[in-house]
Amino acid sequence: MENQQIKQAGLKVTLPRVKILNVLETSELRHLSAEDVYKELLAAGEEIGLATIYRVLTQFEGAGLVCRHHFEGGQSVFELNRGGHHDHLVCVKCGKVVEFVSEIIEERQRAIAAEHGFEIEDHSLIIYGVCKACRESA
Amino acid sequence: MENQQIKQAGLKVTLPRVKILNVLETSELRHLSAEDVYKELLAAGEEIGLATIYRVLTQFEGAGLVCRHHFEGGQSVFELNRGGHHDHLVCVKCGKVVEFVSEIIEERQRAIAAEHGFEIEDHSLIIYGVCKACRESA
DNA sequence: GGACCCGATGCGAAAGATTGTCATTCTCCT
DNA sequence: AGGAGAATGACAATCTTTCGCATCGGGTCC
Repeated sequence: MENQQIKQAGLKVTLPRVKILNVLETSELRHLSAEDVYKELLAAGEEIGLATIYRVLTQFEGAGLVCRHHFEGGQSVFELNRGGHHDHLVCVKCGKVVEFVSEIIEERQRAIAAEHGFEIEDHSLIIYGVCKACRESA
Repeated sequence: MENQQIKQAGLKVTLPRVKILNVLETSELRHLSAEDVYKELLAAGEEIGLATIYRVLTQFEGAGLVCRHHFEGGQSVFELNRGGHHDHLVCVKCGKVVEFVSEIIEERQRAIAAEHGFEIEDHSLIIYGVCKACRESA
């Protein structure tokens, strides 16, 4: 139940928060912008303010419930944090997103950060390309 | 001479373009936002419009003269393309940027893209952390 | 169960980054 | 030097995200 996750995150269980978390859990897309969430809720007949979406998503991010990514295109997208960290492969034609994990890359990143005296807080690896379907339909 | 690079990029050699390229080549910072370029030019007593900076940087990007990066913080930063591709380590405290290259990571990325049927166009790897100096001064 | 407190929400305004419009200016070719 | 057409600059417009503030709602204490 969403309520538990919100409570465990140290946040009050309010209607907007539950609705937003619900959208993140049930939407077709795994990566949604604030606007996307807003539109899904309006389409479902829910009353909500866009500013609230931004506030709540930012809180969820702080609480570790969601991850924020900066894909190209100027706006942030949010993704439910299902535990495992992963990176992204984004199709520049159709927007399709594929998630992947490479322990070799993770390991190299740690080594590189250490070499330069950095303590890693986070990292972002996005590969932009054209997916098979888009290449074939071209 | 800047003029040659601009001409070879297929762009007309105009005063604003030369000035902007000059800033990119001589600035202390290797990674500048449009605003940074604007401020450096104003400080140097040059007349230029911010819109022109955006237009020119976008053209330079298209021509391969500069690379655009989306670091955290909402605004794009531009970097002179000195040939070699590289990735970035960014200090979240002081903003320091360290560049690095890892053939192992590059290779793994190509393999992963291929596995998923993607043809790579570009990629972005940014590691966020705290640099040694910032950790020690904390 | 009801009153209360404080944080949460919604609205509109505001901020910051970027792009578009359009008259004027500048480059490059002849 | 002259002219066609692209480039520029000033300003308005757009887009995303945040802020301010009056109101509302959730959780707690009685």
